[in-house]
Amino acid sequence: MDSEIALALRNKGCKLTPQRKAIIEVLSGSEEHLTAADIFARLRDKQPGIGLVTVYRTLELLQENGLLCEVHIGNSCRSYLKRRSDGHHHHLICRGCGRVVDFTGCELDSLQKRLSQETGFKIEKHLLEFMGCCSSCLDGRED
Amino acid sequence: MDSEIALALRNKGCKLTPQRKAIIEVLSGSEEHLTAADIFARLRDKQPGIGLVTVYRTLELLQENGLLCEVHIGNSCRSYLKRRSDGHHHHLICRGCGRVVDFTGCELDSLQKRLSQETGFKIEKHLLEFMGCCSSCLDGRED
DNA sequence: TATTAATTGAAAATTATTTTCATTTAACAT
DNA sequence: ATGTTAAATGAAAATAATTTTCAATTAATA
Ligand SMILES: [Zn+2]
Ligand SMILES: [Zn+2]
Ligand SMILES: [Zn+2]
Ligand SMILES: [Zn+2]
Repeated sequence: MDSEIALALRNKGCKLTPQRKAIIEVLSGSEEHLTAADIFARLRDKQPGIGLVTVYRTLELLQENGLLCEVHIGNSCRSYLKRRSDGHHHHLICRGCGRVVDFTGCELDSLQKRLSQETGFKIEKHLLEFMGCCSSCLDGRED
Repeated sequence: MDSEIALALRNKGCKLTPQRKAIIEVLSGSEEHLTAADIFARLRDKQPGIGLVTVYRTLELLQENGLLCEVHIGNSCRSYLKRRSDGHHHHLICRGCGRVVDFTGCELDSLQKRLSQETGFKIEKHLLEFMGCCSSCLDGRED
């Protein structure tokens, strides 16, 4: 019952409230990625009366302490760019100025094949992005 | 002035309104990824009176026609998962049921080095995800 | 120039997230 | 066990992002 996460939190000096325990249980018992609202919904019986705010706050806390993974799916990340390359390509993004450089040659086919064999998934696409700081931003000129 | 995007839209039978032209110009003139709000802000002079709604609608239209690239940054994609692997790893995600499988061995170091040399970027991290359909979902049982 | 379906913008509605603040409580020290 | 206290909670309001509705406008075509 006292999961690794709960233990880690205790070590950080955080209180182990029943709300947090319930949220941790939901996360620990799921193979699926969950939004704050998803978790809230799954707490209806186990912890009725819990506030959605608490779910948000707990997720933030766990995230800060490296206890969660974040997945990026669908279209909730809404930043766009004119498509400049015709074929298959990916992006290298500057966290300073937002500049985006296209690149090709991700060569993920063999990895994709391996994963497909190992997991039985039918893999349809992949998302790959490199993030860093461009030379202008490194030089201190904010552009 | 009649960019490839404008041309593509015309071919699809869409009207080329001044609002759309202006949005296309902003996108074409930027190396940076832009949110709807970013674009709206940059239209203040070129196309005052334009509605933010129109920006949203135009982005959707362009996106549907494969004329845009989407970038995923920061924490705007809010789905979480208990961290189950200690070291560097990535995720394989089922679009049917949301199940997530961890995997290691992305082997992106050499690509990262190449990109760094070619662009002068200091690359700090990468985001890699494979998306597809797990075997249960393929079998039709929704889990 | 007239016609018409597509497009627009204002406003309201919806959804996601954060802030504020008074109340409660887990952890610790008696 | 009981008291103390800083941390945590929940309700409600605030903010932010996105979508829907609908009447008015307009680009494209005839
Ligand atoms: Zn930069
Ligand atoms: Zn690729
Ligand atoms: Zn599945
Ligand atoms: Zn990696």
